[in-house]
Amino acid sequence: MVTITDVAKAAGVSTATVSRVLRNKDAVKPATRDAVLSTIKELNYKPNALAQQMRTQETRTVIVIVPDISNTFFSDILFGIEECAQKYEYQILIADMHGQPRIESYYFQAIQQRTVDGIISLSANVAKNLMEQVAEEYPIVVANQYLENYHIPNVTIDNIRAAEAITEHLIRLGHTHIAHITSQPTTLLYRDRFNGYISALAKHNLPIDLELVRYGYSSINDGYEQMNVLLSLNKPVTAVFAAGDVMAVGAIKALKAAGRRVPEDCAVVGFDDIEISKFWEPSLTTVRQPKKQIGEASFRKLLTLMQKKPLTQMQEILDYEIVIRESCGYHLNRQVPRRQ
Amino acid sequence: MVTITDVAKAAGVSTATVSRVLRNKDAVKPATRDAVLSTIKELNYKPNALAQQMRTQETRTVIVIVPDISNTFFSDILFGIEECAQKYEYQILIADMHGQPRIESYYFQAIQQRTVDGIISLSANVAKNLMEQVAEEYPIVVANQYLENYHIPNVTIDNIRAAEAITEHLIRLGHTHIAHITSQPTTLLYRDRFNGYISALAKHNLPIDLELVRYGYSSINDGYEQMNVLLSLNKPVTAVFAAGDVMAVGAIKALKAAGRRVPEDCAVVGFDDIEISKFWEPSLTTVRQPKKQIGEASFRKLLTLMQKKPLTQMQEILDYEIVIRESCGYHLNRQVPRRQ
DNA sequence: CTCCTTTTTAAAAACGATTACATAGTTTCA
DNA sequence: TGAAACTATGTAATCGTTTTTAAAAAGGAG
Repeated sequence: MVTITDVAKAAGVSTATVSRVLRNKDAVKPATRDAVLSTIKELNYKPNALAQQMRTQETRTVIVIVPDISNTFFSDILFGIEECAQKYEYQILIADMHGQPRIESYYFQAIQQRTVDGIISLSANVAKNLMEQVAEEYPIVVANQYLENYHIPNVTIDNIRAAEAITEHLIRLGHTHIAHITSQPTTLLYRDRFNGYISALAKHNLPIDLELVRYGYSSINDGYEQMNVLLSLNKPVTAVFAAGDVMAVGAIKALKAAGRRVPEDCAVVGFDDIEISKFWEPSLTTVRQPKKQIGEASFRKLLTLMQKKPLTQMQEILDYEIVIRESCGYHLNRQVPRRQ
Repeated sequence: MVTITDVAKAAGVSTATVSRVLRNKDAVKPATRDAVLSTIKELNYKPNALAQQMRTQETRTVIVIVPDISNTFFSDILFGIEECAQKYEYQILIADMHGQPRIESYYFQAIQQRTVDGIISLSANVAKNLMEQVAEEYPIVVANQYLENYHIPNVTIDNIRAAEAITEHLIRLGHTHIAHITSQPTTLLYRDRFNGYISALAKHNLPIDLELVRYGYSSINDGYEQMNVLLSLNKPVTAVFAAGDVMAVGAIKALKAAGRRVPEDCAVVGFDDIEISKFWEPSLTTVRQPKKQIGEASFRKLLTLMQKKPLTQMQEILDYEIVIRESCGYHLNRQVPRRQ
């Protein structure tokens, strides 16, 4: 391992000078600079990043905690984060939770050990007091999710409104018995979508049947299973609002497996607009989240935090868009529900 | 920031003692240990990981370079790696290449700066000399991919055989005009699959038409587009072997869009067996790679490298499995190609 | 008690960089 | 010409740990 001292000796200068040409900051005579640079190349010297980071107290690294990287929804957000980070010469590292909340806690500890400069969490399942305590001292931004009553900067869309809007879309198409397949209600995100769903039903004086609300874990398979549960209820459901495209895809699969046509016999709508949604058959009507912008905005927020500048707004709400494709059956122009 | 010195002072011992209780190694009198532990808790002291890593010259972190995390094939491999790493108390970090080879190079530099203990690369597109030079000095394992003539440990399946096998499966079903949609031939992996495809054709004395071999970039969209190119050739193709499930999915979509039935008018088979393949319609006949095992095996290999133990075998070849589902039309029992 | 081992602990030297401060050498300008 | 102001470099302290070395304390045997 060749160190800065080796370079200094070989070049006949002090380590301070080598450091100066490395950092490219203070003045160094061109002749010495060249000499140093050539010995660096000659010895194939690579500065020890650990030592640098320890001395400067800065890692220029942020970690992004992702609930499940196999969901392309998250990788699209990541893309936005990465692109933005690159611009400001930050490195991003991805930590995959793989559904285990304790992994999130683990990385929250990590920042206290100074191994990264900031955290962007796309989850919010860490113990409240840990989150609170850490966020007080270190730069943290929560994206896509948020925490009730906690003063942690976050960027999301208005999930309540969006869920309400897409439910109303189904209502406008003539549906009166709309089921809801969602994920764990412990996450605010899903509670919001649930609330939007309920509020749309209420607004249009439709009956609310909580048996039609099914809870899974946002995987294709859970969408599939919960749809089967719905079918087994033998209720006159003509439309399903899934709180995520992944679950919507599973639900469609289950409907087809049961011999129901989508959207003719039962319409399905999702949430997120992930890549697969437009390729699926039928293509999925859904709420498009501005994934890349969510990523960018959250990195920007984190950056101001890391630079210790004042944050103008804690909460950033971005726009969503209802994307109408085949699965809602908008082209069927139904006025009356198919099944009673 | 509370440091070890603060703890030492508060507890009335030297930093050495604090370090000893931290590391839980050398003998410390129970009374002092307790005293130290309680002040640690009291001051909420977290050891600075950077300083530890610098002093011990060990980060217990390995980085995994992933070509594209939005492909679930890679996240399944990652899962295997993560699980294994956890067992040995290593932390894994994910670096997403997002298709840009320069990112791989970047992380190859990283290891030279001592910021991780090892690298597992699921890509192999870095400049040969860089790879060679780095691998000589640092622990590196290549998984899923490999490099010609380079002595870098790797774990894969036998891509040539697997491609040959699935092509033969199509041939046995009566197909004589089989197209191949693949990814960039600069990666050995795809050259292997191509070679397997060719060798199967040759073995059965089928004509080889290089116009039926189309190159994309392993995205759904590229599969879609290349399938359209194939269709526009107006050749009597009755089956397509896509060198990846993602492209196969795109190809099926294109066929359906063109009004062709799959598998009745054109069979499609893929490679990898990703999650979506069994949910797709028709479900995909494909080559199952032992994704989790690939992950585990590559971490194990890296571990022996990191522990500077001798490596028994450079190359580890795992078993694949042909998974027969709907998209190959095995149930059609065709003897003669549908179209002439 | 004394002497000899064995445990515990402290002091100080690393790890590999950066940077505040000091100093020597050069210019600038009255 | 000499003081002032820069410029370029070196010295040494520092970041927060671990670990080697050495010394002090404790325990045991005679």
